[in-house]
Amino acid sequence: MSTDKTEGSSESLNFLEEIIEADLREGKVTSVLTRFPPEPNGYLHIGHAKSIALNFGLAQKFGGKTNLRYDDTNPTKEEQEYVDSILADIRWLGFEPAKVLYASDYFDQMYDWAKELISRGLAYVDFSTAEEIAALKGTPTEPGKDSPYRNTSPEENLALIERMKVGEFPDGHCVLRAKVDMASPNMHLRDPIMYRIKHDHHHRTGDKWCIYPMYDWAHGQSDSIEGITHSICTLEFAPHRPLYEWFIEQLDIFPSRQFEFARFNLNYTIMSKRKLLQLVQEKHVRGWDDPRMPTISGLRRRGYTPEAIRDFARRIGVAKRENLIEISLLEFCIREDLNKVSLRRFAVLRPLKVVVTNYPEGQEEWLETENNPEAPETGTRKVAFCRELYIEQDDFMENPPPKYFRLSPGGMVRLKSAFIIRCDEVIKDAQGNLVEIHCSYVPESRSGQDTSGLKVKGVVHWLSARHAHPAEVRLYDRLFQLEDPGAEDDFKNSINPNSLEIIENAMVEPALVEANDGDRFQFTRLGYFCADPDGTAEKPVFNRTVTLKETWVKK
RNA sequence: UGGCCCAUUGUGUAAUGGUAGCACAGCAGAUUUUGGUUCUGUUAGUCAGGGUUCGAAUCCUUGUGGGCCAACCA
Repeated sequence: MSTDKTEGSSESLNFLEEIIEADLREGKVTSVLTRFPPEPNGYLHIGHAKSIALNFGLAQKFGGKTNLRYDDTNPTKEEQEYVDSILADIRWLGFEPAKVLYASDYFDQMYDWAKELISRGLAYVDFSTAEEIAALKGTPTEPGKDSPYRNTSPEENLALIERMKVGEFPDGHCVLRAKVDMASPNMHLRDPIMYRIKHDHHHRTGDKWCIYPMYDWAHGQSDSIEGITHSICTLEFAPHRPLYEWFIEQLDIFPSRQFEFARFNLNYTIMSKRKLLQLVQEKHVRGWDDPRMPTISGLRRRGYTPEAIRDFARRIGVAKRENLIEISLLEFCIREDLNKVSLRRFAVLRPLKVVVTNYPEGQEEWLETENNPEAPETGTRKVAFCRELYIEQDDFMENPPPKYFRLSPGGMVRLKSAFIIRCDEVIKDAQGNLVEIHCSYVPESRSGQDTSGLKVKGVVHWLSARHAHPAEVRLYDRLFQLEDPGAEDDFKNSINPNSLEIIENAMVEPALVEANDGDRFQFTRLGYFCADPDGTAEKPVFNRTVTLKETWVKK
C-alpha cells in the first residue's frame, strides 16, 4: 500500500554501523564491546575525540559497552601524567568507560601464549642485530630471507625466552619473533617481532619485566582477552590486520575483529602527537593546554564545550577516504552551541572614551538588557549609564567607507539597550591621535520607550567608564599559516607568529569580575569568551573562543 | 617498480542497479536594538576510457590520481 519513504526511514548508517548491525542481525555477535586504546605518551587531541565518540557512540547505539585500555607496552615513552589526563579528558567529553584497563594487565597471559607459540615452533628468539633483521626483511618488492636463528628448536627457544625474561641479556641483545612468512608481500608478516628487551621501569608493573610486547603482540591479544567484538582503528593499521588475525587463529582465542576508518585532518593545524609534543617542548605554545592547541585540554581552555566537540565528531562522519576537514566546521559547532547557552556581557577590547556632553555630571542610571535573547528565561541585568563611556575603537571611524553604519563625525548610533548618540566633536592630541569623542545623547530614545522617531542602523556595545573593570583578553588566531602544515618538510616553518594577541587594557562590565575559571560568555558583538585560570579578582583574563560570524568586511 | 586501501559540488558525507540528497563554506534577499541569531532562495559534484544492463555514482575491466606498508614505535 503506502510506501511513505520518509516515515520510519532511519537515517543512513556509516559503514561501521552497517557492519555491527549486520553482525548482530546474523548472530555473529550477541552484544557489542568496543575499546578506546590510547598510548599514554601524550595528551589527547581532537582526533582522539573522534575516535572516542566513535567507539563509545557505536557501543551506545547498539546497547553495548566500551572499555578504556591504555596501550602501555613501551615504558620508555609513557608517563602517569598522561594516564591521568586521558581519563579526565574522556570524562569531560561526556563518556564513562565500562572498565579502565591496561595492556600491562595482560603481560603474564601474553608471556604464556608466547611460550605456547614457541613450543609449537611458531616463534623463535633471534640474536640478529636490528640492522641485520632489517636487511633480511627485504623490501616491498623483494622477498625477505630467513634469519639464521629461524630454525632453532622449540626446546632451545623456550630456554632462551626464559633467559630473556629474567634479564640475562642487555637491551637489544635479542628479540622474540613470530615465524610467519618471510616472503609475504605484506611486510608485517615477515616474522614480526613480538618481544624486545628494555630494562626500563614501567609505570604499573615496575621492574617485574624487562621484555615488553610489541604492538602487534599486545593489541589483538588484549582485545581478545577482554572480548572486544569490534576493534576500531585507523587506516594505517589495515596492513596489520592479517597479523592480528594470524595470532588469534594460532592461539584459538576469542575472535576479536579489526576494522579501520580514516582519521581526519583539520586544516591549519597538526594532529601528530610527536609534533604537538615538539610545540610544547620548544615552547612555541605555553603547554599542552594552550588554547591554540588542538588538544582536548587546549580546546577546553579555549572555551569549547563537550557538546560542540561531540557534534563536530558526528558531523565529520566516518569513512575510509583521506580527508582534510575545514576548521570552519568546528567553529560552526561551537558557535551553534554557545549561541544558545552563553550569557551576553558587555566588554570593550580597545576602549575609546565618549563624553556625553548633555548628560549631567555625576548622574547615573541603570538600564535593563537581556542576558541571552535566545533564552529569555535567563532574564535581564542592569548596566550603568553615565556621562563618560567607552565604546570600541572599531565602532568609530573618522572617514567611514560607504556601507559603514557605526559612528562617525556628525553621525548617530544606538548604544545597545540605552540611547542614541550623535558624534559632535572629535578630540585629538598635539600629534593628531584620537583622544576621545564628544557626543550628545537623545533623552527620548531610551531603549524600549523610544519616542524620538529617529531611525539608526548601527547598534554598538558600550560601558560606563566609571563602572567598567579592567581585564586582560587573549585573542587567538590559527597556529599555522598553511592549510596542511603537516605535509611540509618542517611544519614549524609555517607557524603563525601572530597566533596570540594579548590585550592588556580591555574593559569589562562589573559582573564579569566574578566569573569562575571556565565560565563562558558572549561578549556582545565580539564573540565568545571563556574565563582563564590565569585571571585574578583584580584582573580577570578571558580567552576568545571564536568570533561571531562576520559578514561585514571593511574595504 | 610488490601488496593493501581509497576516489561524489570548495570541504565533508549520503544514495547499497531506478529522480545524485544533506551539512559546512560561498552568493543573494527578508527579519533583527548583536553587521550575531532566525528565515528564504541560490551557485556548484559522480576521476577518465571501455564493458554488463531497459537503466550504472553503484557491478566488471583498464588507466589515472591519492594514501599506507620495509621502527627492537603505537
